[in-house]
Amino acid sequence: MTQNDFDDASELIDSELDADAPEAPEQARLGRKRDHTRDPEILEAALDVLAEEGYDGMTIDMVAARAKAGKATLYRRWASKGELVIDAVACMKKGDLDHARLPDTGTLRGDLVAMIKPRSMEDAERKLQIMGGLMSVLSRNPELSDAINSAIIEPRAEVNRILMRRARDRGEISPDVDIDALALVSPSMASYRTLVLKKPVDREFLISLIDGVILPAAGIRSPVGA
Amino acid sequence: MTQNDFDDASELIDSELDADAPEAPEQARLGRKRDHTRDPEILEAALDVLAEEGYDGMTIDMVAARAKAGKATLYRRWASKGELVIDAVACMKKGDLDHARLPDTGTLRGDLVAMIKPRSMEDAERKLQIMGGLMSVLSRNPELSDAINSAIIEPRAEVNRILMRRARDRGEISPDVDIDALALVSPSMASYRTLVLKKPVDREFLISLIDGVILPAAGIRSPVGA
DNA sequence: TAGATCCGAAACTGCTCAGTACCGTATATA
DNA sequence: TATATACGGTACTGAGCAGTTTCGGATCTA
Repeated sequence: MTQNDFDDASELIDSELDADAPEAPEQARLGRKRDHTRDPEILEAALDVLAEEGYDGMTIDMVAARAKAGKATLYRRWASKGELVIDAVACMKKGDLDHARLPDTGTLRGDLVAMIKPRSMEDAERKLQIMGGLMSVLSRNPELSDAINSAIIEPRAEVNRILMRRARDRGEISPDVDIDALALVSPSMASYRTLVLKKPVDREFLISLIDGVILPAAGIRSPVGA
Repeated sequence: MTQNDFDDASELIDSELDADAPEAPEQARLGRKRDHTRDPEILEAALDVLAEEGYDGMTIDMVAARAKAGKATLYRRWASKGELVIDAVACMKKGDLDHARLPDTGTLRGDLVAMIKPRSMEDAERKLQIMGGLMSVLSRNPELSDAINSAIIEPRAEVNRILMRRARDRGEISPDVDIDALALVSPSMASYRTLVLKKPVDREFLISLIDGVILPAAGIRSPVGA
């Protein structure tokens, strides 16, 4: 970023003198229709580039090329690079883990270990790379900051909070345990390991984190036995 | 960053056909001498800008202006923006905590708490901001990555390792404790809190981290009593 | 069929910024 | 004193990139 690609957030309310991007509510529009099935493809392309190059390294041409789309197509749908990125980040929120069908093994350790799945780990790694690429912009863009927060940060912590609340409710851990703080241990350490130490967040690391830090901090002693 | 400001690392060996920046070993050079007392001032200015703007937001003009120096003066001393930044990061290493005079209160908790000083906390916050500003570049620049590692990351972890080894040697914590992993808990969580959550790493947070996570994970139960 | 809008592709515009060149001045050696 | 270099300041150069425009072709409504 050189100046501020997020400036033009002042949306024209509805007058829409634009030839392009009219979005009149339900009026039958003239001419060829915009192919909205391409939106997610473009956003995914943006996320790929973002993860690889970071915000400042990402160019609209890269995104267009990867999505096999024209640059004009992108600008017909998003007013600026900044808005494209915000949308791309926000669209990660969908397809998140369902809170309804989280593991429920009866023990906190069982639940935490059950969360370790190859699929969700790849997913998490990519999200962290994206966050890393947006880090320097984050400080000066509250809207993007919010998007990152609700798409990446909060969901991660919330899952841990749910599992720990359950453990508290069934008496497995003490009511004195600071669940909000403890739920941030694994997101923090996984982020640090990925972005700073540049080491893999693999099953071994996560297990030793659970048994060596989280469970002891929750007041559960033995690593394996119930 | 647009392309790669770090390319020109191929230093001319010693022939130095340059008019500027000759640095002939000990030969009495002609003309006005370079004022090397300005080096640290310029590097400090670079770190300030880096912390505020990040790598891509930082311009050479900003650094020169803040250091009240000419742009040519900077380019006489560093071949590129990339090399300036690497030097600036590396110069943070100096003035680090002395391993010789770390707190030694007799308990791990006492030592960890004694590390919480307003001065070192401001210092740490600035270093984290700098790291955040360099995050997206870090992935594609091993040299800078190494500089960050030895100037910011390692020193932080090393202090914790020393204090924990002492605690182990005096029998306060079990030899089974994974000190290398545990020493990364506070750096990880402080980084996450500062850069991602954007909350202050204050005394209260650090105390609850020590009593709620680190000491329990080290197998020490009571928060206060020995 | 006619007109409007979409599409991908590519040329074009305008700005920012890394890096260079040059100025007048200050300070060093010989 | 003459020469060489450093200094702060400023103008310049060239590249990269956000955003716009244009084009030929496809697809929609009327």
